[in-house]
Amino acid sequence: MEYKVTFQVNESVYLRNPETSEIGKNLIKQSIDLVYELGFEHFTFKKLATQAGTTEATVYRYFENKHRLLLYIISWYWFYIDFLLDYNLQNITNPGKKLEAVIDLLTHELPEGSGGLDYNKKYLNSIVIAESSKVYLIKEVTEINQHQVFKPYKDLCAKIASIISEYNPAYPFPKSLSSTIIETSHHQQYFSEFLPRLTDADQAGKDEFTSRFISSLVFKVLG
Amino acid sequence: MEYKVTFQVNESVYLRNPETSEIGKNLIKQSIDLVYELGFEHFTFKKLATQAGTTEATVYRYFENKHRLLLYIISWYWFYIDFLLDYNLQNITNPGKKLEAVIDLLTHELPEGSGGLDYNKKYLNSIVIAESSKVYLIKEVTEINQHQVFKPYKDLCAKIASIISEYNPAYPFPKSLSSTIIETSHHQQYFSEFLPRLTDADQAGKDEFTSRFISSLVFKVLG
DNA sequence: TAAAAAAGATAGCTTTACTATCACATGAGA
DNA sequence: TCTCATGTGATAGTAAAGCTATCTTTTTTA
Repeated sequence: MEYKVTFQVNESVYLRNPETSEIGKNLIKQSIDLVYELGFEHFTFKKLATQAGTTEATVYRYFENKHRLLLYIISWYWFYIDFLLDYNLQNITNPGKKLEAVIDLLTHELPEGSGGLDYNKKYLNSIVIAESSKVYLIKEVTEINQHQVFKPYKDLCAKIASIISEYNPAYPFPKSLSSTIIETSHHQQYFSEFLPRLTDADQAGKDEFTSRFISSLVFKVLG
Repeated sequence: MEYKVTFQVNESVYLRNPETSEIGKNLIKQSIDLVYELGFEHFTFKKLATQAGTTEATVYRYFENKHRLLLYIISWYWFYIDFLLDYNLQNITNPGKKLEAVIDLLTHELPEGSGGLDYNKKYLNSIVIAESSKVYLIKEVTEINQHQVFKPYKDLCAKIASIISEYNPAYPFPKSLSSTIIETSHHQQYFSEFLPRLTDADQAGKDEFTSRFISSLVFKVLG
């Protein structure tokens, strides 16, 4: 598949929209590489500036701080998943098949080379698994939530919830099940890689483990 | 209930065992207050030293850095939950009732005034919900995992997994379901408080929501 | 009561997380 | 062509965070 899409991340996430310049797009690209390599805690704007061949001052003209930059990356990912979900569900009418497609999307790496920008999908996936909860597990959550910065995540959650309700209209917790599926897909992927004792994954079938576990869970819960 | 227990947190988490001195115990107590108040990102050893009426140098003699201190607090909590679980399950033989007791423990605040040390249970609960994943979502996870620092969490997870298997010996993912229950109880409590759109909680029944959701989920999954 | 261990006091160092300023390049509009 | 807004580079500087080191004093305990 080949297509060109751009996602409009909420304005209050950035100071200058990185998608409007080559330097900006490169900053995001290099950020993904660097956060993947160093982990978010060891990632700094100085290192990013060096990696991207620009200056710290320029980076600060795009983002207030590294948390906002992470929020940008994660929002972009959520938009992208939302888009891919629409794309993948196009020709599916059976709600059960739709749920399978959802789980498949959440538990597998993104296809490389797709999407409007050529960010490294493998790295992006790892970042989302290991770092995404850090965008909302902060003291400022209520304040920044008022600026709608979590809208992409909420929209995706609502979309999956509506599929859940389509499959079983009587199920009373579609949104909580939806957010649980998303979060659990991250946790179980992370655990099976780094803390396997917290899972039932065997190292051989590790890649397919999370989707099998979540599939089993979802369809038992929904009957 | 009234009892006195001490938990031996893994030695490689601290430099000097804080439970062996008044200053050490006070450091933990003040840390819990301060991390609750500021959030982990804004918490520093300098602020802790001031709050505890001691010096930064002394704090560094107990813990290598603030991450280790958080790990200490979270480990202590996991030990404590493990202990409470044994205590609460003493007179229960029915596996279904045991599972209910597990869910109840994970989704409600700890009883105040119990436990060996009088840490603020309300604050401790909030910290675990908002900060506990930060102890393992780090680049150094594999390295520190080799020093068994996550053993309390793994032990608790294994204990709950064994109850799951007792309830339904045929269920193929007891450990993953166990870690999912633990993590989901944190997420859903956090979401229902700060990002309620990601849940089906109404503000009135917020407190009981998480336990109802997880109960429903677990018993449907296990049949 | 002497030695050992813990804590206090203080200093200092490097890095992080910014803010500020000025000069230079570029491109769009008058 | 001028010019003026916008973006970037280069550089400097500041406050706080995240340590390490040293020396003295107090407290334990052997």
